Amino acid sequence: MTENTANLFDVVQGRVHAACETLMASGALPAGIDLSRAMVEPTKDAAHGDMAANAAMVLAKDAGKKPRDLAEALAAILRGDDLIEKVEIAGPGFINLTLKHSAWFGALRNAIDAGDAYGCSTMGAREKVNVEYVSANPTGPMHVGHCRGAVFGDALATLLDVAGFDVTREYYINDAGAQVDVLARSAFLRYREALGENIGDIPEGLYPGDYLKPVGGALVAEYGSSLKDKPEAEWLPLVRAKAIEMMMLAIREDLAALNVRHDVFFSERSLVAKDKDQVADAIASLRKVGEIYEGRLPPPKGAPAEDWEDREQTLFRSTAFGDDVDRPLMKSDGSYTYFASDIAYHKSKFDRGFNQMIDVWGADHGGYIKRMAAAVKAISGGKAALDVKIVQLVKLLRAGEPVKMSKRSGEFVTLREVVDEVGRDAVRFMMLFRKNDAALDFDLAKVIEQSRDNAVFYVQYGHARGHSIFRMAREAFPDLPTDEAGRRAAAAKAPIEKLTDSAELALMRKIALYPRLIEAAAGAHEPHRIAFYLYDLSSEFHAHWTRGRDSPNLRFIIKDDPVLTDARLALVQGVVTVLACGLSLLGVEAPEEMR
RNA sequence: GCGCCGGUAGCUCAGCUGGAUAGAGCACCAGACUUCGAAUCUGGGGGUCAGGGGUUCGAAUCCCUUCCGGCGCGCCA
Repeated sequence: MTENTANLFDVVQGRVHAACETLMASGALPAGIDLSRAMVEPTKDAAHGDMAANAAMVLAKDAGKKPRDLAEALAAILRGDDLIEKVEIAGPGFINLTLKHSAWFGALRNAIDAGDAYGCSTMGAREKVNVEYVSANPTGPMHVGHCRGAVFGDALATLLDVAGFDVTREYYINDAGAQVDVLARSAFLRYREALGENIGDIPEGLYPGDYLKPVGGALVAEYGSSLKDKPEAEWLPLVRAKAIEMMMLAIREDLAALNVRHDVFFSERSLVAKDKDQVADAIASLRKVGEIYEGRLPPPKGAPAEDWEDREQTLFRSTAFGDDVDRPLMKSDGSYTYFASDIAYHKSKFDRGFNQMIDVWGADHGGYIKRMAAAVKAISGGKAALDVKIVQLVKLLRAGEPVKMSKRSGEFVTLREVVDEVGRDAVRFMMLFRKNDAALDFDLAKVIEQSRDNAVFYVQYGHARGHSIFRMAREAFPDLPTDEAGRRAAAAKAPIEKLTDSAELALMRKIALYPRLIEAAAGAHEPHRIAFYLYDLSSEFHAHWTRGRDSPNLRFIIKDDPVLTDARLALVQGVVTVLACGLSLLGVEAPEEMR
C-alpha cells in the first residue's frame, strides 16, 4: 500500500493500521480483522496531542480484549515510529499521538511545494461525476433565488474536480413544456408592440416583465410584420425558438457575471427530436424490466383536488425503489409528464457514462427526490446513484430589513442587480458560508462591510495581509524575490526548523489539515466546509500576527536575523498558499492588496 | 393526513458522517495602536444541543416518539 503523503492524517493512520497488522502477525489480534473503522482524527483539545486513534476501542470487541490493554499494545509499537514524539492512552482507550516537529515541517513543505495544487487528491480516481445545477427555466432573467444553487453547484463541481473526480458541469434547459409556450405568447405581444400596436396591459397568465421587449424588437428585425397575421400554430415555434435563444443568452451572461461555468447545456426539447423519441425509449426500457404498468392511483390526501379524475394511466413502479407512491408518466392529453422527460434525461446521463449524478435543486422540489432517485436506480439497473442536494431559500435583507419583491408585477430582484451592487466575491462566499440545507439570510449592507463580521472580507484580508508582509520584508531585505515562483523557491530552501513557537506550529497543523478537509468535503458533497475552514485559518493567522505587537521577537520580519526571517516568510507562504487554493476553489478572488 | 428539511448561547450559525470538558461571530463588559495593515487582536460572562425514550465503551450526531417552523403531496417545471 502506498501512502498518500500529501495527507499527514492518512500517513499516520497507515502507521496505526500497520501496528494492528503487527499484532495480527503475533496473534495478539485475530487475523483479517476489519480495520476500516479504525481512524486517526485531529484532536479538539491540544492537551490530547495532535491526533487521536480510536483503534483500540473499535477493535476491542472483535479482539476480545479490553480497550486499554489493546491500546497499550498498539502504543508500544507506535512509540518507535519516526513521525511520533509521544504516545499516551487516555479516556476509554484513545491513543493520543503527539507528532514530532519534523512532521509539521514536512506538511508545511508539502503546501509550499504544491502551490496551486495543494489539497488536490486522487480519491476520486477520475471517476465520472455529473453535476447538474441552475437549470433555471428560460422564461426570464435569473433572480436572486437562483444564485445559491448556481454558486453551490459550481463550487461543488470544482471541489470534486480538486478531489480527483472527472466532473461534467451541466445545465438542463426546460425548453419543452407549457411554460415556454407562455413565453412565446408573451414575446408575441411584445412583437406586436414593437410593430407599433398598443397592447395595453399584459393579460393575466403571461409574463409581464420588460425584459421581453428586446425579443419583440429582434422578431421585427428578423421577420418584419410577416408573423402578425399568421395563425398561432405557425408563429409560435418561430417566436418560441427566438425567445428561448435570447433568454438563454441573457442567462449565460448572468452566470458569467457570477463566475459560474457549465460544460454542457442540455435541451429538454432535444429528447424528443423528430427522428428519435428518447422519452419513449426510456419508458420502453423500463417496461422491458417490468417497472411500468397501467393502473389507477389513489387521490392525493389533504391537498385540495377538485379536478381529480380517477382514470387508468401509465405508471412507473417507483415504490419498488423506495418512493411513497407510483408515478404517472403520461398526462391526460397524451403528452409526457415532466417526470417522464426527466427519466429520459437522467437515462441520457447514465448512457453517457455517469454512474454518479448530483442534482442541485431548490427547496420547493424536495418532494421530487425519492421518485427521481428511484428512476435513476431503475434505468441503470442499480449501477448509478443520484444525490440530490437541496439549497434552501435565501432571504434578501438590507441592514436587517427584508427587501420587498413582487413576482406578480414582474418586479423581482435580479441576480445581476445583486452582483452589481455587492460584487461577485461577496455573493459567492456568503452563499457558501452556510450549510446548503439551512436557510440563509443575505444582507446587502453587511457583505460590503469591512470587518470581522463579514467573512468574505476577513478571509481576503488574511491573504492580503500575508502579501503585505512580503512587501514589507522586501523593504528590509531588498534581495528577497518579488514574484510567486521566487518566493516558493526561497521558501522551499528556508530553514523552517527554526519555527518552534507554539502558535507557529499551530498554523502548520492547520495547514496540514487542508488535504484531509478537501477529501471529507468532497465525500460529503459539502463545499461550505471549505469556507468555514478558511475563516478559521484566517483567524489564527490574524491572531498570530497580532502577537508580534506585544512580542517583537515573534514578528515575521526580524531585521537583524535574515535567516529566521526566511523561515517565517516560508510559513506565511504556506498560509497564503492555502488561502489562495481555498478561495480559488470557491471561485473567489484572493487579492494581494485591499487598501 | 403523509413525506422531506430544519430546531445548538439573547441574535446569526459551525460542529470534520459516533469521540473526550459542545465551539465561532455579533451583541454586552473589560483591555491592546510610536510597531510586519487597529480593516486587527486579548480576556470575561452566557447552554436542559426543542422534550422524552432507546441503541453502546461513548450520542448534538444513529433509531422510535411528541412538540414547533419551512417546503411538497396526478395532468406546473
